[in-house]
Amino acid sequence: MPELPDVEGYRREARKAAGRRIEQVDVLDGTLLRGGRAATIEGERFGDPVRHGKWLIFPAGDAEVLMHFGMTGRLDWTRRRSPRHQHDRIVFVCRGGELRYRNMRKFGGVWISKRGRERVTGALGPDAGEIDRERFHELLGRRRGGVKAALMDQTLIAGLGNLMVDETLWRARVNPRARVDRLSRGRIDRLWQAMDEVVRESLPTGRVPPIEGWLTDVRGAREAACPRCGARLRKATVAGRTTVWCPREQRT
DNA sequence: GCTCATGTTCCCCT
DNA sequence: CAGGGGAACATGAG
Repeated sequence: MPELPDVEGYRREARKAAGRRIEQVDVLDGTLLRGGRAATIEGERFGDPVRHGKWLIFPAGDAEVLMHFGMTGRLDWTRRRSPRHQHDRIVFVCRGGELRYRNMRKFGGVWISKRGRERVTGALGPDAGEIDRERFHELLGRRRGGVKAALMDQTLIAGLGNLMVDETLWRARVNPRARVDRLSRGRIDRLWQAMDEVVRESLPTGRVPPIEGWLTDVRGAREAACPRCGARLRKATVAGRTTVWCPREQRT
Protein backbone atom coordinates (compact mmCIF):
# COMPACT_ATOMS: atom_id res chain seq x y z
CA MET A 1 0.00 0.00 0.00
CA PRO A 2 2.75 2.43 0.72
CA GLU A 3 2.63 5.70 -1.13
CA LEU A 4 3.06 9.11 0.40
CA PRO A 5 -0.11 9.11 2.55
CA ASP A 6 0.47 5.56 3.77
CA VAL A 7 3.98 6.42 4.90
CA GLU A 8 2.58 9.51 6.57
CA GLY A 9 0.34 7.16 8.55
CA TYR A 10 3.38 5.11 9.54
CA ARG A 11 5.09 8.30 10.63
CA ARG A 12 2.20 8.97 12.98
CA GLU A 13 2.61 5.44 14.28
CA ALA A 14 6.36 5.93 14.74
CA ARG A 15 5.70 9.11 16.69
CA LYS A 16 4.32 6.95 19.49
CA ALA A 17 7.87 5.70 19.99
CA ALA A 18 9.46 9.17 19.90
CA GLY A 19 11.42 10.02 23.02
CA ARG A 20 11.56 6.41 24.14
CA ARG A 21 14.68 4.39 24.79
CA ILE A 22 15.32 1.51 22.39
CA GLU A 23 15.93 -1.43 24.67
CA GLN A 24 16.49 -3.97 21.97
CA VAL A 25 16.12 -4.47 18.23
CA ASP A 26 14.80 -7.86 17.20
CA VAL A 27 16.02 -8.62 13.70
CA LEU A 28 13.63 -11.41 12.80
CA ASP A 29 14.70 -11.43 9.15
CA GLY A 30 18.25 -10.24 8.60
CA THR A 31 17.76 -9.70 4.88
CA LEU A 32 15.48 -6.74 5.63
CA LEU A 33 18.18 -4.93 7.62
CA ARG A 34 19.83 -3.63 4.49
CA GLY A 35 22.50 -1.47 6.08
CA GLY A 36 24.04 -0.87 9.48
CA ARG A 37 23.77 -2.89 12.67
CA ALA A 38 21.13 -3.09 15.36
CA ALA A 39 23.69 -2.55 18.12
CA THR A 40 24.29 0.99 16.86
CA ILE A 41 20.96 2.18 18.24
CA GLU A 42 20.30 -0.15 21.15
CA GLY A 43 20.23 1.95 24.29
CA GLU A 44 19.63 5.15 22.32
CA ARG A 45 16.45 7.21 22.21
CA PHE A 46 14.17 7.76 19.25
CA GLY A 47 13.77 11.37 18.14
CA ASP A 48 10.95 12.79 16.00
CA PRO A 49 10.20 10.87 12.81
CA VAL A 50 10.03 12.71 9.50
CA ARG A 51 8.87 11.62 6.07
CA HIS A 52 10.26 12.50 2.67
CA GLY A 53 8.30 11.01 -0.20
CA LYS A 54 7.92 7.32 0.56
CA TRP A 55 10.82 7.29 3.02
CA LEU A 56 10.46 7.37 6.78
CA ILE A 57 13.43 8.79 8.65
CA PHE A 58 13.59 8.09 12.35
CA PRO A 59 16.45 9.60 14.34
CA ALA A 60 17.86 7.32 17.05
CA GLY A 61 20.69 8.79 19.08
CA ASP A 62 23.08 10.26 16.55
CA ALA A 63 22.08 7.71 13.92
CA GLU A 64 19.03 7.46 11.71
CA VAL A 65 16.74 4.55 11.02
CA LEU A 66 15.62 4.79 7.40
CA MET A 67 12.66 2.75 6.27
CA HIS A 68 11.23 1.99 2.87
CA PHE A 69 8.10 -0.08 2.60
CA GLY A 70 8.16 -1.45 -0.92
CA MET A 71 4.71 -2.62 -1.92
CA THR A 72 3.62 -4.49 1.19
CA GLY A 73 5.41 -2.88 4.11
CA ARG A 74 3.82 -1.24 7.14
CA LEU A 75 4.65 -0.05 10.62
CA ASP A 76 2.70 -0.65 13.80
CA TRP A 77 3.11 0.45 17.38
CA THR A 78 1.85 -2.35 19.62
CA ARG A 79 1.96 -3.64 23.15
CA ARG A 80 4.97 -5.80 23.83
CA ARG A 81 2.89 -8.77 24.83
CA SER A 82 0.70 -9.03 21.76
CA PRO A 83 1.63 -11.87 19.41
CA ARG A 84 3.93 -11.06 16.54
CA HIS A 85 2.75 -11.28 12.98
CA GLN A 86 4.21 -13.77 10.54
CA HIS A 87 5.66 -10.97 8.43
CA ASP A 88 7.09 -8.81 11.20
CA ARG A 89 10.72 -8.49 10.09
CA ILE A 90 12.33 -5.99 12.45
CA VAL A 91 10.98 -4.97 15.85
CA PHE A 92 12.18 -2.02 17.92
CA VAL A 93 11.44 -2.89 21.52
CA CYS A 94 10.90 0.09 23.81
CA ARG A 95 9.50 0.58 27.27
CA GLY A 96 5.74 0.47 27.08
CA GLY A 97 5.51 -0.90 23.57
CA GLU A 98 7.28 -1.88 20.42
CA LEU A 99 7.45 -0.67 16.85
CA ARG A 100 7.07 -3.40 14.29
CA TYR A 101 8.28 -3.15 10.71
CA ARG A 102 6.25 -5.65 8.76
CA ASN A 103 6.77 -6.56 5.12
CA MET A 104 5.29 -9.52 3.33
CA ARG A 105 7.03 -9.30 -0.03
CA LYS A 106 10.34 -8.00 1.30
CA PHE A 107 10.80 -5.15 -1.15
CA GLY A 108 12.28 -2.15 0.58
CA GLY A 109 13.87 -2.55 3.99
CA VAL A 110 15.47 -0.86 6.98
CA TRP A 111 18.82 0.92 7.13
CA ILE A 112 20.60 2.16 10.24
CA SER A 113 23.02 4.88 9.24
CA LYS A 114 25.09 7.67 10.67
CA ARG A 115 26.04 8.98 7.28
CA GLY A 116 24.01 11.28 5.07
CA ARG A 117 20.60 9.90 4.38
CA GLU A 118 21.00 10.49 0.68
CA ARG A 119 23.63 7.74 0.69
CA VAL A 120 20.74 5.40 1.40
CA THR A 121 17.74 6.95 -0.29
CA GLY A 122 19.47 8.15 -3.42
CA ALA A 123 18.56 11.51 -4.87
CA LEU A 124 14.97 12.52 -4.16
CA GLY A 125 12.95 15.36 -5.58
CA PRO A 126 10.94 17.64 -3.31
CA ASP A 127 8.12 15.99 -1.39
CA ALA A 128 4.87 16.02 -3.37
CA GLY A 129 3.11 17.71 -0.47
CA GLU A 130 5.44 20.70 -0.52
CA ILE A 131 5.56 21.81 -4.11
CA ASP A 132 4.03 25.11 -5.09
CA ARG A 133 2.70 25.95 -8.53
CA GLU A 134 5.86 27.63 -9.77
CA ARG A 135 8.13 24.85 -8.61
CA PHE A 136 5.90 22.32 -10.32
CA HIS A 137 6.20 24.20 -13.60
CA GLU A 138 9.97 24.34 -13.18
CA LEU A 139 10.22 20.63 -12.50
CA LEU A 140 8.09 19.55 -15.44
CA GLY A 141 9.52 22.24 -17.67
CA ARG A 142 12.83 20.47 -18.09
CA ARG A 143 11.33 17.12 -18.74
CA ARG A 144 10.40 15.17 -21.86
CA GLY A 145 8.67 11.82 -22.29
CA GLY A 146 5.46 10.54 -20.81
CA VAL A 147 3.69 12.44 -18.08
CA LYS A 148 2.97 9.32 -16.06
CA ALA A 149 6.64 8.33 -15.97
CA ALA A 150 7.53 11.88 -14.94
CA LEU A 151 5.12 11.95 -11.99
CA MET A 152 6.28 8.50 -10.89
CA ASP A 153 9.95 9.52 -10.95
CA GLN A 154 11.05 9.89 -7.30
CA THR A 155 14.09 11.92 -8.28
CA LEU A 156 11.76 14.50 -9.81
CA ILE A 157 8.92 14.48 -7.26
CA ALA A 158 9.03 12.28 -4.18
CA GLY A 159 6.01 10.45 -2.87
CA LEU A 160 3.62 9.74 -5.73
CA GLY A 161 3.03 6.09 -6.62
CA ASN A 162 0.86 4.29 -9.12
CA LEU A 163 -2.47 5.04 -7.45
CA MET A 164 -1.69 8.67 -6.63
CA VAL A 165 -0.50 9.35 -10.17
CA ASP A 166 -3.55 7.80 -11.80
CA GLU A 167 -5.77 9.71 -9.40
CA THR A 168 -3.97 12.96 -10.19
CA LEU A 169 -4.13 12.47 -13.96
CA TRP A 170 -7.78 11.55 -13.80
CA ARG A 171 -8.66 14.55 -11.67
CA ALA A 172 -6.73 16.85 -14.02
CA ARG A 173 -8.22 15.16 -17.09
CA VAL A 174 -4.81 14.50 -18.59
CA ASN A 175 -4.10 11.31 -20.51
CA PRO A 176 -1.39 9.19 -18.90
CA ARG A 177 0.30 8.74 -22.29
CA ALA A 178 0.54 12.47 -22.97
CA ARG A 179 4.04 13.90 -23.50
CA VAL A 180 5.03 16.35 -20.81
CA ASP A 181 6.70 18.73 -23.21
CA ARG A 182 3.50 19.02 -25.23
CA LEU A 183 1.23 19.94 -22.33
CA SER A 184 -0.04 23.51 -22.27
CA ARG A 185 0.65 25.72 -19.29
CA GLY A 186 -3.01 25.46 -18.36
CA ARG A 187 -2.91 21.67 -18.29
CA ILE A 188 0.19 21.68 -16.13
CA ASP A 189 -1.63 24.06 -13.82
CA ARG A 190 -4.49 21.59 -13.61
CA LEU A 191 -2.06 18.78 -12.94
CA TRP A 192 -0.47 20.69 -10.08
CA GLN A 193 -3.85 21.55 -8.62
CA ALA A 194 -4.97 17.93 -8.85
CA MET A 195 -1.77 16.59 -7.31
CA ASP A 196 -1.97 19.04 -4.46
CA GLU A 197 -5.59 18.14 -3.72
CA VAL A 198 -4.98 14.41 -3.95
CA VAL A 199 -2.06 14.66 -1.55
CA ARG A 200 -3.87 16.91 0.90
CA GLU A 201 -7.06 14.91 0.93
CA SER A 202 -5.17 11.63 1.33
CA LEU A 203 -2.91 12.63 4.20
CA PRO A 204 -5.50 12.49 7.02
CA THR A 205 -6.68 9.06 5.86
CA GLY A 206 -3.20 7.56 5.77
CA ARG A 207 -3.90 5.99 2.40
CA VAL A 208 -5.18 6.87 -1.04
CA PRO A 209 -8.84 6.89 -0.08
CA PRO A 210 -10.97 4.31 -1.88
CA ILE A 211 -14.04 6.45 -1.38
CA GLU A 212 -16.89 7.36 -3.65
CA GLY A 213 -15.90 9.91 -6.23
CA TRP A 214 -12.29 8.75 -6.44
CA LEU A 215 -10.78 6.64 -9.18
CA THR A 216 -9.22 4.42 -6.51
CA ASP A 217 -12.71 3.38 -5.45
CA VAL A 218 -13.48 1.72 -8.78
CA ARG A 219 -10.18 0.92 -10.43
CA GLY A 220 -10.15 -2.68 -9.25
CA ALA A 221 -13.54 -3.56 -10.70
CA ARG A 222 -13.71 -5.55 -13.92
CA GLU A 223 -16.05 -3.25 -15.85
CA ALA A 224 -15.21 -0.07 -14.01
CA ALA A 225 -16.98 3.14 -14.96
CA CYS A 226 -15.68 6.68 -14.64
CA PRO A 227 -17.06 8.14 -11.37
CA ARG A 228 -17.61 11.47 -13.15
CA CYS A 229 -19.01 10.66 -16.57
CA GLY A 230 -19.83 6.97 -16.41
CA ALA A 231 -17.76 6.01 -19.45
CA ARG A 232 -16.10 2.64 -19.36
CA LEU A 233 -12.60 3.10 -17.94
CA ARG A 234 -9.59 1.90 -19.85
CA LYS A 235 -6.87 -0.23 -18.36
CA ALA A 236 -3.43 -0.73 -19.90
CA THR A 237 0.24 -0.68 -19.06
CA VAL A 238 1.77 2.79 -19.14
CA ALA A 239 5.29 3.50 -17.91
CA GLY A 240 5.50 -0.12 -16.90
CA ARG A 241 2.53 -0.05 -14.54
CA THR A 242 -1.13 -0.98 -14.69
CA THR A 243 -2.86 2.29 -15.49
CA VAL A 244 -6.54 3.20 -15.36
CA TRP A 245 -8.04 6.24 -17.06
CA CYS A 246 -11.19 7.60 -18.62
CA PRO A 247 -10.81 7.62 -22.41
CA ARG A 248 -13.61 10.14 -22.79
CA GLU A 249 -12.30 12.79 -20.42
CA GLN A 250 -8.57 12.18 -20.50
CA ARG A 251 -7.59 12.92 -24.07
CA THR A 252 -3.97 13.35 -24.95
C1' DG B 1 -1.45 -23.98 -12.73
C1' DC B 2 -1.91 -19.02 -14.10
C1' DT B 3 -2.07 -13.84 -13.56
C1' DC B 4 -1.62 -9.80 -11.04
C1' DA B 5 -0.09 -6.73 -7.14
C1' DT B 6 0.04 0.68 -4.06
C1' DG B 7 8.02 -0.20 -5.60
C1' DT B 8 12.78 0.08 -7.04
C1' DT B 9 16.79 -1.18 -9.67
C1' DC B 10 19.47 -2.91 -13.32
C1' DC B 11 20.30 -3.91 -18.10
C1' DC B 12 19.72 -3.12 -22.92
C1' DC B 13 18.00 -0.22 -26.63
C1' DT B 14 16.88 4.04 -29.24
C1' DC C 1 22.64 11.84 -21.28
C1' DA C 2 17.38 11.12 -21.27
C1' DG C 3 13.73 7.85 -21.75
C1' DG C 4 11.32 3.48 -22.77
C1' DG C 5 10.72 -1.53 -22.16
C1' DG C 6 11.36 -5.63 -19.74
C1' DA C 7 13.09 -8.56 -16.14
C1' DA C 8 14.16 -9.39 -11.49
C1' DC C 9 13.34 -9.27 -6.60
C1' DA C 10 9.64 -12.34 -2.87
C1' DT C 11 5.26 -13.72 -1.49
C1' DG C 12 0.86 -14.04 -1.62
C1' DA C 13 -4.34 -13.58 -3.36
C1' DG C 14 -7.85 -14.74 -6.53
